[in-house]
Amino acid sequence: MAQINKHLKKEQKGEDRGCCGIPGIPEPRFLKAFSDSTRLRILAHLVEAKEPQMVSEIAKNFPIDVSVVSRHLAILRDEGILLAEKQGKEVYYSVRYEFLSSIFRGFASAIESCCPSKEKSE
Amino acid sequence: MAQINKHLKKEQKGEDRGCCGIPGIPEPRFLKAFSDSTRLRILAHLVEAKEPQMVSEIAKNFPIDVSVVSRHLAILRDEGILLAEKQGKEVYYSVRYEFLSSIFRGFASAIESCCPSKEKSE
DNA sequence: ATAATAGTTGCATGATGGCACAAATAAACA
DNA sequence: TGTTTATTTGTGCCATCATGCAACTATTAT
Repeated sequence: MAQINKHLKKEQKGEDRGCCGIPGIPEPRFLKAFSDSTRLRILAHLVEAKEPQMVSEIAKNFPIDVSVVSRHLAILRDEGILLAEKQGKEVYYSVRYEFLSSIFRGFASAIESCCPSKEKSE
Repeated sequence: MAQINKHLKKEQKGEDRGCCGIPGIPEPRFLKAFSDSTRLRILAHLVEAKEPQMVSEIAKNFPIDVSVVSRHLAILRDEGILLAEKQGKEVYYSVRYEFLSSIFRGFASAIESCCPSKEKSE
């Protein structure tokens, strides 16, 4: 059960999480983790799986090398999106559901709270 | 008041908005729009401004060329994050608050709804 | 100890992206 | 008309990044 989430950054500890002066807006590096289609699909796969999966098992679902999947998982882990737990040879990755949903809900609120009144979209 | 939001993609029309099979998870290209720090700061600036601003006015707040700001604004506009309205020579950009908050709230819900039970984070 | 398996990391490569500068477009005005 | 101002777009440069392959580490089994 050894957690190997390297250096838990301030985001993970829920300290500031604010760039640009507006609290609630995540940092670009965090959002960048979602910007790649492969990475997003890996995340979606883990969300659907509903249970921790090891790297090689995850990699089976993607037409790319295991090393690439490993790197993507590391990026998601470093941003606190995934939790990594080592069990023997295997490393099991799982989604940090509550962390993720709270971040994005906070993002939505931060934007909405600044809404002047009604959006005059088309 | 001519809106120049090029080709309104499916996202803007609230049709599917789903990649990876899970509805509620935005497309990578949409999330990529938030991955750059300059772009995120431009967005934050507009959120704080609470009213439409023209390109040259926005650019005053950033140590980069106006052309670069224009390109960033175009990216945000193409993803439905900003609304662009041309008035004479000027183009006024504003935040689509409701659209944005609904997308991220939906993202949060999509993740949360897949949460098995309780996250076993540290 | 040796071998086998799981995962990570070093390295090279091709693609993408942010940036500055210059040119092009568009609108208001002399 | 030509000129000025606001914005967009073409181009090139440099940095970052996703990928594959190979080497390396770590753990388990023989």
